[in-house]
Amino acid sequence: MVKKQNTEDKIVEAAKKVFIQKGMDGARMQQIADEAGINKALLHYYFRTKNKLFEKIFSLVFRDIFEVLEMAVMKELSFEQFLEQFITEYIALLKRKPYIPQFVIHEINRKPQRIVDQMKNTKFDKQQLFALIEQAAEDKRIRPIPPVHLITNILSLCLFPFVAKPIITGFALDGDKEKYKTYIDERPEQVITFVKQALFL
Amino acid sequence: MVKKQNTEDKIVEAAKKVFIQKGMDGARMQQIADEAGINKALLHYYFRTKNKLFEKIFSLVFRDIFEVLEMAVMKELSFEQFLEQFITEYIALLKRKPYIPQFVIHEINRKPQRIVDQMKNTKFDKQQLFALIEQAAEDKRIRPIPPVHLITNILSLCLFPFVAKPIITGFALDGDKEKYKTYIDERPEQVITFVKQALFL
DNA sequence: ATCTGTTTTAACTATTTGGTTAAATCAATT
DNA sequence: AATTGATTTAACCAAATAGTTAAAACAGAT
Repeated sequence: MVKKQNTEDKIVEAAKKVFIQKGMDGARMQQIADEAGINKALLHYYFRTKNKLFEKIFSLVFRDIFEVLEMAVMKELSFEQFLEQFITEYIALLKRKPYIPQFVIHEINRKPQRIVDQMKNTKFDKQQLFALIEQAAEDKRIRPIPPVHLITNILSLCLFPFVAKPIITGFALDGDKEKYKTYIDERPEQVITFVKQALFL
Repeated sequence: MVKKQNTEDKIVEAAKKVFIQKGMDGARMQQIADEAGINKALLHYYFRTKNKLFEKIFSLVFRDIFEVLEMAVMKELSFEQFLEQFITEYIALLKRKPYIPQFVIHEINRKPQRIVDQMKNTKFDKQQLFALIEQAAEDKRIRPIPPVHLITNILSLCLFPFVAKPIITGFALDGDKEKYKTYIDERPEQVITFVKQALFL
């Protein structure tokens, strides 16, 4: 046996890259093979069909998304702790895997039901989080706010900078990639401050 | 001559729908023809190539995006007025044309440079907006905040609910479409309050 | 040395799809 | 009635692409 694990990994990495950039429809098996440094025949030898390969990538990417989400909520933190920790860790995750949002949005369009189903299968407990927010409001630690709005607020503030990277860089930051890096580094603090100010009495 | 204008419009509407849902690669000329209630031959009779048709849709959608953006900034409003008016009108625009964000994000991935270039060609003056924010901070009317962060914050809060519609509906709102409608109706007020609280001293 | 699973090569098939064409039909205008 | 442009029908072409196949080469394990 030759170093096998390596080839499959190379394929997965290549497929991730191509699928994310081009989407399922735009992706070409040949390009994935090229990107992985192998040929089409071998690609099909590992993953029989384009669809099977895509499913693999999809589930991998999806696992990534909930990695932090689950962690943060399972820890039984106070709302205040949750806020800081979630924002910090979620943006950190997105820095490591900035392709996630684009990929998910792409799929939301293609097969909305699929992505919703996947979400329901996760350990993440939305009720718990809702309760945490409502409790904090009852205790007058934060001003009252519908949980759905607060959660979508936080998520949007974390996600948007990665989805809109080219626009932010090209348009607001004069195409300066260094400035974008700085901007992203500032984000956790900026978002935490923004949300805290918006919430705490 | 038969009612001509009508057919071209039908094609544009159909193409918009299909291109947005499937992206340039996923879209099929046959599906666009079906959706428009005509046949492929006639479709090519109006728009010679898929690419030409896509370009048409792209420029139409793009015009929509900056419609409100330009309007809001050109009016020489105070920062406070700008905030309320922009958020209200931008969310209203997105309610009318909820497909815009998905489409743009799709294109950001496919051809980032193109979308940035288009943005530069618009009348929208980023410096003016930056100055407005910095002035408000200098006057101590709001707490200091880097303009890029504030702008991306506002945009994300407005855009995200439309991009993530299926997830919000399916996951957070028990798949209840009425709840989503309510949620969206509440949005302008919620976002305005959120941002104001976050900013004003 | 032989065996086994990996990888390459290269040609091939089947299907999808964008785009074309030509002839016929239709509907309004003249 | 004749003209003109819009629309349909239906067949077709060419290119791209997913997927297959068979044979050979290769590399490590036994």
